[in-house]
Amino acid sequence: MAETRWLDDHEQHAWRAYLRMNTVLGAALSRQMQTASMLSMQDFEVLVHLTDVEDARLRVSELARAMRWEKSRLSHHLSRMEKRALIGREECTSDGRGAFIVLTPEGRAAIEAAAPSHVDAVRRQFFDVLTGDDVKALTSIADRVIARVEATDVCPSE
Amino acid sequence: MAETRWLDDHEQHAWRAYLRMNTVLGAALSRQMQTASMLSMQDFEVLVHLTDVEDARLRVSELARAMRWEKSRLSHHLSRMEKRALIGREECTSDGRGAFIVLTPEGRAAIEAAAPSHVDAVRRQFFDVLTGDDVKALTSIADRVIARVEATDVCPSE
DNA sequence: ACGGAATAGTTGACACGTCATCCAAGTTCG
DNA sequence: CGAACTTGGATGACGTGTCAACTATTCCGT
Repeated sequence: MAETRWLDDHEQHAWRAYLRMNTVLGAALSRQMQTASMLSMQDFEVLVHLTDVEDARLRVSELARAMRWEKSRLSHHLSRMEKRALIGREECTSDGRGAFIVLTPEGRAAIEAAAPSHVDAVRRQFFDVLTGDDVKALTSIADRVIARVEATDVCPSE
Repeated sequence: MAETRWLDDHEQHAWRAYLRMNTVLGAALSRQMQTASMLSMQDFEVLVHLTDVEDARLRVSELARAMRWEKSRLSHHLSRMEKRALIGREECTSDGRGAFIVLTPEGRAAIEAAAPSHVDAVRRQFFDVLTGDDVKALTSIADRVIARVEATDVCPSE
Protein backbone atom coordinates (compact mmCIF):
# COMPACT_ATOMS: atom_id res chain seq x y z
CA MET A 1 0.00 0.00 0.00
CA ALA A 2 1.34 3.46 -0.91
CA GLU A 3 1.83 6.33 1.50
CA THR A 4 -1.31 6.92 3.49
CA ARG A 5 -2.95 10.25 2.73
CA TRP A 6 -4.20 11.28 6.15
CA LEU A 7 -7.11 13.67 6.51
CA ASP A 8 -6.28 17.38 6.62
CA ASP A 9 -7.85 19.67 9.21
CA HIS A 10 -10.95 20.47 7.20
CA GLU A 11 -11.54 16.85 6.39
CA GLN A 12 -11.00 15.89 10.03
CA HIS A 13 -13.55 18.41 11.16
CA ALA A 14 -16.00 17.40 8.46
CA TRP A 15 -15.66 13.73 9.26
CA ARG A 16 -15.99 14.16 13.00
CA ALA A 17 -18.95 16.49 12.60
CA TYR A 18 -20.66 14.04 10.29
CA LEU A 19 -20.13 11.15 12.70
CA ARG A 20 -21.29 13.19 15.63
CA MET A 21 -24.38 14.41 13.83
CA ASN A 22 -25.28 10.79 13.20
CA THR A 23 -24.90 9.78 16.79
CA VAL A 24 -26.63 12.72 18.44
CA LEU A 25 -29.44 12.96 15.94
CA GLY A 26 -30.02 9.22 15.98
CA ALA A 27 -29.97 9.15 19.76
CA ALA A 28 -32.35 12.09 20.04
CA LEU A 29 -34.86 10.62 17.61
CA SER A 30 -34.71 7.18 19.20
CA ARG A 31 -35.20 8.60 22.64
CA GLN A 32 -38.08 10.74 21.46
CA MET A 33 -39.86 7.82 19.84
CA GLN A 34 -39.22 5.51 22.76
CA THR A 35 -40.49 7.86 25.43
CA ALA A 36 -43.39 9.27 23.42
CA SER A 37 -44.63 6.07 21.80
CA MET A 38 -42.87 3.07 23.32
CA LEU A 39 -41.48 2.14 19.93
CA SER A 40 -37.92 1.80 18.73
CA MET A 41 -36.93 3.23 15.37
CA GLN A 42 -36.75 -0.32 14.08
CA ASP A 43 -40.25 -1.12 15.27
CA PHE A 44 -41.38 2.04 13.52
CA GLU A 45 -39.69 1.08 10.29
CA VAL A 46 -41.31 -2.32 10.25
CA LEU A 47 -44.71 -0.82 10.94
CA VAL A 48 -44.23 1.79 8.20
CA HIS A 49 -43.51 -0.87 5.64
CA LEU A 50 -46.50 -2.90 6.72
CA THR A 51 -48.91 0.01 6.53
CA ASP A 52 -47.57 0.81 3.07
CA VAL A 53 -49.11 -2.24 1.45
CA GLU A 54 -52.59 -3.56 0.72
CA ASP A 55 -54.12 -5.50 3.59
CA ALA A 56 -51.11 -4.67 5.76
CA ARG A 57 -49.77 -8.17 5.21
CA LEU A 58 -46.48 -9.25 3.71
CA ARG A 59 -44.34 -12.31 3.35
CA VAL A 60 -41.28 -12.15 5.54
CA SER A 61 -38.91 -12.14 2.61
CA GLU A 62 -40.73 -9.37 0.78
CA LEU A 63 -40.59 -7.31 3.91
CA ALA A 64 -36.89 -8.05 4.22
CA ARG A 65 -36.28 -7.01 0.64
CA ALA A 66 -38.31 -3.83 1.00
CA MET A 67 -36.50 -2.85 4.18
CA ARG A 68 -33.11 -4.06 2.98
CA TRP A 69 -32.70 -6.01 6.16
CA GLU A 70 -31.11 -9.41 6.49
CA LYS A 71 -33.65 -12.16 6.93
CA SER A 72 -32.15 -13.16 10.19
CA ARG A 73 -32.31 -9.67 11.60
CA LEU A 74 -35.90 -9.33 10.54
CA SER A 75 -36.83 -12.71 11.92
CA HIS A 76 -35.36 -11.84 15.32
CA HIS A 77 -37.05 -8.49 15.31
CA LEU A 78 -40.42 -9.89 14.29
CA SER A 79 -40.43 -12.36 17.14
CA ARG A 80 -39.81 -9.55 19.58
CA MET A 81 -42.58 -7.50 18.00
CA GLU A 82 -44.93 -10.47 18.02
CA LYS A 83 -44.43 -10.85 21.78
CA ARG A 84 -45.65 -7.28 22.13
CA ALA A 85 -48.60 -7.92 19.82
CA LEU A 86 -47.51 -5.26 17.32
CA ILE A 87 -47.61 -7.79 14.51
CA GLY A 88 -49.02 -11.27 14.01
CA ARG A 89 -48.31 -14.23 11.79
CA GLU A 90 -50.56 -16.18 9.48
CA GLU A 91 -49.81 -19.38 7.65
CA CYS A 92 -49.32 -19.17 3.95
CA THR A 93 -51.52 -21.76 2.29
CA SER A 94 -49.87 -21.54 -1.11
CA ASP A 95 -46.33 -22.03 0.19
CA GLY A 96 -45.96 -24.28 3.18
CA ARG A 97 -42.60 -22.83 4.16
CA GLY A 98 -43.58 -19.25 4.51
CA ALA A 99 -45.61 -17.03 6.74
CA PHE A 100 -47.46 -13.78 6.35
CA ILE A 101 -46.74 -10.96 8.69
CA VAL A 102 -49.83 -8.96 9.51
CA LEU A 103 -50.31 -5.66 11.23
CA THR A 104 -52.39 -6.01 14.39
CA PRO A 105 -54.79 -3.32 15.59
CA GLU A 106 -52.27 -2.57 18.35
CA GLY A 107 -49.57 -2.16 15.75
CA ARG A 108 -51.69 0.19 13.71
CA ALA A 109 -52.59 2.22 16.75
CA ALA A 110 -48.94 2.42 17.75
CA ILE A 111 -47.71 3.75 14.44
CA GLU A 112 -50.57 6.21 14.07
CA ALA A 113 -49.76 7.58 17.48
CA ALA A 114 -46.02 7.68 16.81
CA ALA A 115 -45.84 9.17 13.32
CA PRO A 116 -46.83 12.79 13.92
CA SER A 117 -44.49 13.40 16.81
CA HIS A 118 -41.68 11.64 14.97
CA VAL A 119 -42.08 13.89 11.95
CA ASP A 120 -42.19 16.88 14.26
CA ALA A 121 -38.95 15.78 15.86
CA VAL A 122 -37.28 15.32 12.48
CA ARG A 123 -38.38 18.82 11.52
CA ARG A 124 -37.29 20.44 14.73
CA GLN A 125 -33.92 18.77 14.96
CA PHE A 126 -33.04 18.60 11.29
CA PHE A 127 -34.99 20.46 8.63
CA ASP A 128 -35.57 23.55 10.74
CA VAL A 129 -31.87 24.38 10.73
CA LEU A 130 -31.41 23.71 7.00
CA THR A 131 -32.03 26.00 4.05
CA GLY A 132 -33.41 24.75 0.75
CA ASP A 133 -29.89 24.76 -0.65
CA ASP A 134 -28.65 22.73 2.30
CA VAL A 135 -31.29 20.11 1.61
CA LYS A 136 -30.32 19.99 -2.06
CA ALA A 137 -26.64 19.76 -1.25
CA LEU A 138 -27.12 17.04 1.32
CA THR A 139 -29.30 15.01 -0.99
CA SER A 140 -26.72 15.23 -3.72
CA ILE A 141 -23.90 14.28 -1.36
CA ALA A 142 -25.80 11.36 0.08
CA ASP A 143 -26.84 10.06 -3.32
CA ARG A 144 -23.25 10.12 -4.52
CA VAL A 145 -21.87 8.44 -1.42
CA ILE A 146 -24.53 5.75 -1.57
CA ALA A 147 -23.74 5.11 -5.23
CA ARG A 148 -20.04 4.89 -4.49
CA VAL A 149 -20.41 2.55 -1.57
CA GLU A 150 -22.81 0.31 -3.41
CA ALA A 151 -20.54 0.18 -6.42
CA THR A 152 -17.44 -0.53 -4.33
CA ASP A 153 -18.64 -2.74 -1.59
CA VAL A 154 -19.57 -6.31 -2.26
CA CYS A 155 -22.05 -7.07 0.42
CA PRO A 156 -23.58 -10.52 0.91
CA SER A 157 -27.28 -9.72 0.53
CA GLU A 158 -27.39 -7.43 -2.47
CA MET B 1 -50.52 19.22 18.96
CA ALA B 2 -51.31 21.25 15.83
CA GLU B 3 -51.66 19.85 12.32
CA THR B 4 -48.67 17.71 11.49
CA ARG B 5 -46.56 19.17 8.72
CA TRP B 6 -45.51 16.07 6.80
CA LEU B 7 -42.36 16.01 4.70
CA ASP B 8 -42.71 17.08 1.09
CA ASP B 9 -41.11 15.05 -1.70
CA HIS B 10 -37.74 16.77 -1.57
CA GLU B 11 -37.57 16.43 2.16
CA GLN B 12 -38.58 12.79 1.94
CA HIS B 13 -35.84 12.08 -0.55
CA ALA B 14 -33.29 14.02 1.46
CA TRP B 15 -34.19 12.27 4.68
CA ARG B 16 -34.19 8.80 3.17
CA ALA B 17 -30.91 9.45 1.38
CA TYR B 18 -29.32 10.71 4.56
CA LEU B 19 -30.47 7.67 6.53
CA ARG B 20 -29.36 5.32 3.81
CA MET B 21 -25.95 6.95 3.51
CA ASN B 22 -25.50 6.40 7.22
CA THR B 23 -26.35 2.76 7.07
CA VAL B 24 -24.43 1.80 3.95
CA LEU B 25 -21.36 3.87 4.76
CA GLY B 26 -21.30 2.68 8.35
CA ALA B 27 -21.73 -0.92 7.29
CA ALA B 28 -19.00 -0.67 4.65
CA LEU B 29 -16.50 0.89 7.00
CA SER B 30 -17.25 -1.59 9.78
CA ARG B 31 -16.92 -4.51 7.46
CA GLN B 32 -13.68 -3.16 6.06
CA MET B 33 -12.15 -2.70 9.49
CA GLN B 34 -13.37 -6.04 10.73
CA THR B 35 -12.06 -8.06 7.83
CA ALA B 36 -8.81 -6.14 7.38
CA SER B 37 -7.87 -5.69 11.03
CA MET B 38 -10.13 -7.77 13.24
CA LEU B 39 -11.32 -4.64 15.01
CA SER B 40 -14.77 -3.14 15.33
CA MET B 41 -15.22 0.60 14.90
CA GLN B 42 -15.76 0.82 18.64
CA ASP B 43 -12.52 -1.00 19.38
CA PHE B 44 -10.81 1.42 17.05
CA GLU B 45 -12.29 4.45 18.76
CA VAL B 46 -11.15 3.28 22.16
CA LEU B 47 -7.67 2.63 20.86
CA VAL B 48 -7.53 6.04 19.16
CA HIS B 49 -8.36 7.80 22.40
CA LEU B 50 -5.78 5.78 24.30
CA THR B 51 -2.99 6.49 21.84
CA ASP B 52 -3.89 10.18 21.99
CA VAL B 53 -2.61 10.62 25.53
CA GLU B 54 0.70 10.48 27.36
CA ASP B 55 1.68 6.99 28.49
CA ALA B 56 -1.38 5.57 26.74
CA ARG B 57 -3.13 5.25 30.08
CA LEU B 58 -6.38 6.80 31.23
CA ARG B 59 -8.87 6.53 34.04
CA VAL B 60 -12.08 4.89 32.90
CA SER B 61 -14.13 7.99 33.57
CA GLU B 62 -11.77 10.29 31.68
CA LEU B 63 -11.93 7.93 28.77
CA ALA B 64 -15.71 7.91 28.98
CA ARG B 65 -15.83 11.69 29.04
CA ALA B 66 -13.43 12.01 26.12
CA MET B 67 -15.39 9.52 24.03
CA ARG B 68 -18.77 10.75 25.20
CA TRP B 69 -19.76 7.22 26.03
CA GLU B 70 -21.80 6.14 28.98
CA LYS B 71 -19.71 4.59 31.69
CA SER B 72 -21.64 1.39 31.51
CA ARG B 73 -21.16 1.07 27.80
CA LEU B 74 -17.45 1.69 28.15
CA SER B 75 -17.15 -0.74 31.02
CA HIS B 76 -18.78 -3.50 29.04
CA HIS B 77 -16.66 -2.74 26.02
CA LEU B 78 -13.44 -2.64 27.99
CA SER B 79 -14.04 -6.06 29.45
CA ARG B 80 -14.51 -7.46 25.98
CA MET B 81 -11.34 -5.74 24.82
CA GLU B 82 -9.44 -6.94 27.87
CA LYS B 83 -10.34 -10.54 27.03
CA ARG B 84 -8.69 -10.00 23.67
CA ALA B 85 -5.63 -8.38 25.28
CA LEU B 86 -6.11 -5.09 23.41
CA ILE B 87 -6.08 -3.17 26.68
CA GLY B 88 -5.13 -3.88 30.27
CA ARG B 89 -6.04 -2.55 33.69
CA GLU B 90 -3.86 -1.22 36.47
CA GLU B 91 -4.86 -0.33 39.98
CA CYS B 92 -4.95 3.33 40.85
CA THR B 93 -2.97 3.86 44.04
CA SER B 94 -4.25 7.36 44.72
CA ASP B 95 -7.92 6.43 44.45
CA GLY B 96 -8.80 2.96 45.60
CA ARG B 97 -12.01 2.88 43.60
CA GLY B 98 -10.63 3.51 40.19
CA ALA B 99 -8.57 1.78 37.58
CA PHE B 100 -6.27 2.85 34.82
CA ILE B 101 -6.83 1.53 31.36
CA VAL B 102 -3.58 0.93 29.53
CA LEU B 103 -2.81 0.21 25.92
CA THR B 104 -1.12 -3.16 25.50
CA PRO B 105 1.49 -3.83 22.83
CA GLU B 106 -1.13 -5.90 21.03
CA GLY B 107 -3.51 -2.96 21.18
CA ARG B 108 -0.91 -0.63 19.75
CA ALA B 109 -0.04 -3.04 17.00
CA ALA B 110 -3.71 -3.46 16.15
CA ILE B 111 -4.42 0.23 15.76
CA GLU B 112 -1.25 0.91 13.83
CA ALA B 113 -2.18 -1.82 11.42
CA ALA B 114 -5.79 -0.66 11.15
CA ALA B 115 -5.43 3.10 10.78
CA PRO B 116 -4.04 3.42 7.25
CA SER B 117 -6.54 1.17 5.58
CA HIS B 118 -9.36 2.77 7.52
CA VAL B 119 -8.37 6.23 6.33
CA ASP B 120 -8.09 4.88 2.82
CA ALA B 121 -11.59 3.47 3.05
CA VAL B 122 -12.98 6.79 4.33
CA ARG B 123 -11.32 8.54 1.41
CA ARG B 124 -12.49 6.11 -1.20
CA GLN B 125 -16.07 5.86 -0.02
CA PHE B 126 -16.59 9.40 1.15
CA PHE B 127 -14.16 12.20 0.38
CA ASP B 128 -13.38 11.00 -3.12
CA VAL B 129 -16.92 11.74 -4.27
CA LEU B 130 -17.11 15.15 -2.57
CA THR B 131 -15.89 18.52 -3.80
CA GLY B 132 -14.37 21.11 -1.49
CA ASP B 133 -17.70 22.92 -1.44
CA ASP B 134 -19.48 19.71 -0.51
CA VAL B 135 -17.16 19.25 2.44
CA LYS B 136 -17.77 22.84 3.56
CA ALA B 137 -21.51 22.48 3.17
CA LEU B 138 -21.66 19.22 5.02
CA THR B 139 -19.55 20.53 7.87
CA SER B 140 -21.80 23.52 8.22
CA ILE B 141 -24.93 21.40 8.14
CA ALA B 142 -23.59 18.95 10.67
CA ASP B 143 -22.41 21.67 13.02
CA ARG B 144 -25.83 23.29 12.97
CA VAL B 145 -27.72 20.06 13.50
CA ILE B 146 -25.44 19.09 16.36
CA ALA B 147 -25.95 22.47 17.99
CA ARG B 148 -29.69 22.22 17.61
CA VAL B 149 -29.92 18.71 18.99
CA GLU B 150 -27.67 19.49 21.91
CA ALA B 151 -29.63 22.62 22.72
CA THR B 152 -32.98 20.87 22.46
CA ASP B 153 -32.38 17.49 23.86
CA VAL B 154 -31.88 16.95 27.54
CA CYS B 155 -29.87 13.84 27.73
CA PRO B 156 -28.90 12.19 31.03
CA SER B 157 -25.11 12.21 30.77
CA GLU B 158 -24.33 15.70 29.49
C1' DA C 1 -41.06 -39.94 -9.70
C1' DC C 2 -36.87 -38.86 -7.37
C1' DG C 3 -32.69 -36.73 -5.74
C1' DG C 4 -30.19 -32.58 -5.49
C1' DA C 5 -30.34 -27.54 -5.51
C1' DA C 6 -32.62 -23.36 -4.33
C1' DT C 7 -35.80 -20.88 -1.18
C1' DA C 8 -38.31 -19.50 3.28
C1' DG C 9 -37.62 -18.86 7.61
C1' DT C 10 -35.74 -19.90 12.43
C1' DT C 11 -32.24 -20.51 15.81
C1' DG C 12 -27.96 -20.02 18.62
C1' DA C 13 -23.85 -17.75 19.67
C1' DC C 14 -21.80 -13.75 20.32
C1' DA C 15 -20.84 -8.46 19.94
C1' DC C 16 -22.85 -4.20 21.13
C1' DG C 17 -26.02 -0.42 23.80
C1' DT C 18 -29.05 1.15 27.46
C1' DC C 19 -31.12 1.14 31.78
C1' DA C 20 -31.40 0.21 36.51
C1' DT C 21 -28.97 -1.38 40.27
C1' DC C 22 -25.29 -2.32 43.12
C1' DC C 23 -20.93 -1.89 45.77
C1' DA C 24 -16.98 0.08 47.49
C1' DA C 25 -14.08 3.95 48.29
C1' DG C 26 -13.97 8.93 49.01
C1' DT C 27 -16.22 13.40 50.79
C1' DT C 28 -18.95 16.38 53.72
C1' DC C 29 -20.75 17.99 57.60
C1' DG C 30 -23.07 17.59 62.11
C1' DC D 1 -15.87 10.42 64.70
C1' DG D 2 -19.84 8.76 62.11
C1' DA D 3 -23.99 9.07 59.10
C1' DA D 4 -25.37 10.81 54.64
C1' DC D 5 -24.01 11.76 50.16
C1' DT D 6 -21.22 11.46 45.98
C1' DT D 7 -18.29 9.25 42.77
C1' DG D 8 -15.89 5.35 40.13
C1' DG D 9 -16.90 1.54 38.21
C1' DA D 10 -19.00 -3.24 37.51
C1' DT D 11 -23.01 -6.14 36.66
C1' DG D 12 -27.43 -8.21 35.02
C1' DA D 13 -31.32 -7.95 32.11
C1' DC D 14 -32.89 -7.15 27.88
C1' DG D 15 -33.21 -5.16 23.01
C1' DT D 16 -30.57 -5.14 18.86
C1' DG D 17 -27.29 -6.81 14.78
C1' DT D 18 -24.40 -10.33 12.38
C1' DC D 19 -22.85 -14.71 11.12
C1' DA D 20 -23.22 -19.48 10.58
C1' DA D 21 -25.85 -23.42 10.88
C1' DC D 22 -30.18 -25.65 10.62
C1' DT D 23 -35.11 -27.34 9.14
C1' DA D 24 -38.68 -27.66 6.10
C1' DT D 25 -40.51 -26.91 1.70
C1' DT D 26 -40.51 -26.26 -3.20
C1' DC D 27 -38.38 -26.51 -7.68
C1' DC D 28 -36.06 -28.61 -11.36
C1' DG D 29 -33.65 -31.73 -14.35
C1' DT D 30 -33.37 -36.26 -15.74
